[in-house]
Amino acid sequence: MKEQIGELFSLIGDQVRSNILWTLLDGKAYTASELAFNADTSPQNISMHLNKLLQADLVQVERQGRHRYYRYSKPEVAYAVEAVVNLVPQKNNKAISGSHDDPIRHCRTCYDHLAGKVGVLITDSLIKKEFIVPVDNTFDVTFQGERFFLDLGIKINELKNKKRAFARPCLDWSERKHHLAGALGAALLNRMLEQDWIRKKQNTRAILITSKGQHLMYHYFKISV
Amino acid sequence: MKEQIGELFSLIGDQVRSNILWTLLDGKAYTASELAFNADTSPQNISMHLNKLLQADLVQVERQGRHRYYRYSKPEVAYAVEAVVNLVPQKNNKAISGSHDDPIRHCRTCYDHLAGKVGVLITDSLIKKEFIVPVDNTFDVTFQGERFFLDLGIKINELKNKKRAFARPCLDWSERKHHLAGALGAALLNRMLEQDWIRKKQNTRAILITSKGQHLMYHYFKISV
DNA sequence: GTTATATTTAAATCTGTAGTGAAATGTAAT
DNA sequence: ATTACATTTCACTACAGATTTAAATATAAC
Repeated sequence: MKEQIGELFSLIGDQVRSNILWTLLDGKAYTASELAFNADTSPQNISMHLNKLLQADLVQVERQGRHRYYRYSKPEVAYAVEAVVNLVPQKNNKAISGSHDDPIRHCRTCYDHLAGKVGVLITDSLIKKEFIVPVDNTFDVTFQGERFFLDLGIKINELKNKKRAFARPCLDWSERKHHLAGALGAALLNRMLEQDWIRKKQNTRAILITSKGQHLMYHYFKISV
Repeated sequence: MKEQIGELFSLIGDQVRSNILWTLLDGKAYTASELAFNADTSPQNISMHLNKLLQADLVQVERQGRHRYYRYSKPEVAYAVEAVVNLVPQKNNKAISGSHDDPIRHCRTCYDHLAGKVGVLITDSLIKKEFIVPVDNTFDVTFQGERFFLDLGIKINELKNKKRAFARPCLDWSERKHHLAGALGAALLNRMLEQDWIRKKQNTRAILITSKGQHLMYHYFKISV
């Protein structure tokens, strides 16, 4: 008994593995690469860690082609992770406790694209202006959309040549609505970073919006953030 | 944030520290030596680990003379520990889930003496027969008691010469009643082990009662276990 | 005052396991 | 078929951090 508890605790007590568990807390299934990206480590390493979590039945996999989607194996894991996260020293707790205007819920990265309230607002705006239209489980870019994105410095043709999904909706756990993912979502995030609309904060998925970014977001998307 | 979570997870993710946390789950305060005994490691090592837990505010100390009593600093720690313990693989779960007849609640060691239902029954029996009588926060052994223990092979005089507390009550977390601790409690446990009344199970505080032990416990204490 | 017990501190050592590099496997796109 | 991407497997290395050795401090017992 004592021994098994020790094993379990050391299992979750690793920087990378705790990062995986913390990332999965949003309930979504992530691929190994995404988890590697988030934890800022190599795919081999993530693979090793995921294996350990699999063997302990803390996570489960679902194979889809060459992707493997990982998620919690059971809700108890989420409860445990939350209970432990709840122990982090006082003053930083608000980022977790769930107030609706904390940075991580307002604007963050989701793998390689924008998420959170801002991510959802931008996506809504693009749909409303008919720059993108939902088709099946993807987005198509309209003719006006193509011009709009070109104006932002994003060439749609080039993106479509990439192997990865061009534009797809991604469910936002804090907003419970979809935001723009795929190559287009990634390109948009990159462009915003390049042009200093937004800046990445150290050690968090939260994103800071510059005043330049605020102005331009209003100009392009008619949103106030 | 991510960084702090990683730190916290690795803090609890150590064999010895998880053992400490698991031991403290009964809500009692333990001394450093007791925790070292439980975790089967050296006092220096326990001291180091306790320091780390202290700094992270997972436990708190209370000094009493040359003893230092450690306990959880807040109930949230217990919740987290329980939530994690709840994740240990299936078939062994019943030892934790709390059914009232599981081995760990029935008969176990508490540091160096007997606890659990059996520990409490034996103590009750000794009091009822007036072999021991509660005085302040200790037990006195009566004249008949002295003869009784001698019959069992325990020499009261020798025990009284030891530096440690001779006989004291210890609150049982599973039974919510006191059981016999101190030098006398330890001597009783030892004697029972020597004479094969009981056997220690590997990797658990649970204790197995032999059929010889069952007969003798009825003979000496009039209890059926 | 001396000895035993409880605990901590500091420095030295050892070790489990995370991480890396190289290569294999298995899908998907063209 | 060939190239690209996603992921795993294996063997090797490195190092953080656990443990040990040794000594200090502090309280209690005699």
